[in-house]
Amino acid sequence: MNIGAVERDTGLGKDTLRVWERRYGFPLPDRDDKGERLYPADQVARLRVIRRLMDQGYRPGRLLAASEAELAELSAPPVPVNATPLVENSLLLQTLALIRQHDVPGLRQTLEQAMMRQGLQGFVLNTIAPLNHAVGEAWTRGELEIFEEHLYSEQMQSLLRRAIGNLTQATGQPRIVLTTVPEEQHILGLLMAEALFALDGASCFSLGTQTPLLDIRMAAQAQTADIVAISFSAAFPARQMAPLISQLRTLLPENIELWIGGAGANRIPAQPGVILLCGLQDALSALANWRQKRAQPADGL
Amino acid sequence: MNIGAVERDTGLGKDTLRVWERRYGFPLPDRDDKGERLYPADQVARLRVIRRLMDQGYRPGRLLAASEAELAELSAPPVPVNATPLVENSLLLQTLALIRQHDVPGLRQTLEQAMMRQGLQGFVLNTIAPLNHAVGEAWTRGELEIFEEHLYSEQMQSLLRRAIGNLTQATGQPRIVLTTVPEEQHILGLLMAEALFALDGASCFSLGTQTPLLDIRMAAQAQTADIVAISFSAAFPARQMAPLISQLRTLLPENIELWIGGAGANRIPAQPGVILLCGLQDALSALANWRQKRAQPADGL
DNA sequence: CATTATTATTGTCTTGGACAAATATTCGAT
DNA sequence: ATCGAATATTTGTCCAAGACAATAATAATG
Repeated sequence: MNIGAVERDTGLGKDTLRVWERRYGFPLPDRDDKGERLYPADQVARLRVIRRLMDQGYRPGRLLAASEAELAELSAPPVPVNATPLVENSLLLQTLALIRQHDVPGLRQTLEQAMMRQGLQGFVLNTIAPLNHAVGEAWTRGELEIFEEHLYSEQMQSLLRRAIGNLTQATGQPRIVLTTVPEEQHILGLLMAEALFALDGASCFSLGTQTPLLDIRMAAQAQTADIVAISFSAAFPARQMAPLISQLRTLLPENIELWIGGAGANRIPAQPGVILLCGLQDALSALANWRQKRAQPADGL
Repeated sequence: MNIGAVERDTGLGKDTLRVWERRYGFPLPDRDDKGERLYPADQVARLRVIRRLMDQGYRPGRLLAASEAELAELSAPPVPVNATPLVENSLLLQTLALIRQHDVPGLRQTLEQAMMRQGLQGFVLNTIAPLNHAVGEAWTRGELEIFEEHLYSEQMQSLLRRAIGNLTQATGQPRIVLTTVPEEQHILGLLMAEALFALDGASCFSLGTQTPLLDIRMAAQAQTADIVAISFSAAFPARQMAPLISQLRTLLPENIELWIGGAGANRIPAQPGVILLCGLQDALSALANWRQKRAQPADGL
């Protein structure tokens, strides 16, 4: 596996891989006859573990110096016995079990029934959010593979899109353009927000994921949007978020609000002219807020 | 705009941008006080034009030496008057017009009606494929912005996912795992294939886009798949495809077939053990073929 | 104990060179 | 003149070692 393939597989940049080798002595790939790096499978596997733990908050220096055993220990920390808050939620456990068994039809049916029972809004607020969190957690603990996360994500995406499609297409206020920035490919947060906003009568225009910043501006202007809503997943690199957001804020006209949501939103420092939605409840109240402000324009700001 | 942002926005690698600067003198970015490259907006815009034309088949040496006027000429080649094959297809023109007007509800309704009229299979084979091609063409000519392509793609994706979801979940043979490789984010080709396969009674397990190769293998084994189907869009860098495919072929067990489809599939040299689907008709006949082969195992191979 | 200053960590950018795969072109033979 | 093989050019990716600034962790201070 050459360095480009490892970058694709682990999400770690080429520069990062080379500088780790220089500084920490790991990974230490073989070389082919032209002197280029060839990473053995076990080193790639270890890099994926390290990547997971970094997303959990561990620092590289610690992880790269750690022994095989230490990594395994960090991956599966001994769960404190007193904390068993999840047992009560049988749907959650059931879903995780279905994912692990790769039972796609069962997964689909279970989720569908849950949505029917709770209604779309309740499903989004009370089921999908904790479910996403649980799946992410399981992944960071190494209990789920990436492809299992993909299976889950695909089913949930299908379900949400079908539900959104079945809604009467709203034509009300406000008009919201939804998307993610380049390199952010997670769409579930976006779809959840779209479902909530659409249920509440707002006009939603989703661009899907990874729209260049210049195109976000063009789209907002073309749709005469009141709001641009951007979603960041928990996995998005924290150091890139702040500059990206302020650049986007500069690009957008002042009268268009910029809402930032998703699991990554709580790691962002507050910025003027940017509304952070830390949680889906915030999204609903922000929408109510916006309407109130429009109803009573004397309120100021 | 620094070099990382340009890489995101244009899809051109950092190394490529630097080597172009050295060899061709373009792009020639400003430098900040630490000596790092800062690309002005007009150079980024020109790079996006160049990227478009490269996807059309022009070579970098030509494009980077070209003047502003030449680029404009290549972008909008004088259409030969005799060739007007598209006029007959009013749905196509109507759809393009709706995209340009950013009329999302109209777009959605038009596509939905077309699908109802033709049925899912006819819609996929006779409408979506030429529509995708037309949208891609319009984009390469600079007539559509990226965000307009996103709008179209989102609507089509919703429509297809709803249609697939409404099918009775098939449990027949063969069992097919569908996905794309990392860095390939276009999903429409995958959904079209899934629709056709599912209509024909195959069991489909879609992983969505960008699954690491190791996870593709794990998924195929977990689902006891007969076939792994990978989609490449026209925009995928040609030089990466062949090594990626042969690496995947090595990873997969021999009894699992590897099918490669999508608009980019016709630029791939034939490889043993890999079945290239150049067009959606090929997909259907490959499926028929597979079944025939299983029915008459004496056929050999 | 809270807050500020210092030190360590870490990702990304820099240069200029090298090489091989892909593509174009030339040459020779039928 | 046309096809195929041999040669030349183009082009993306990789390498090395160094530098810097932003972040996080630690020490020093009120």
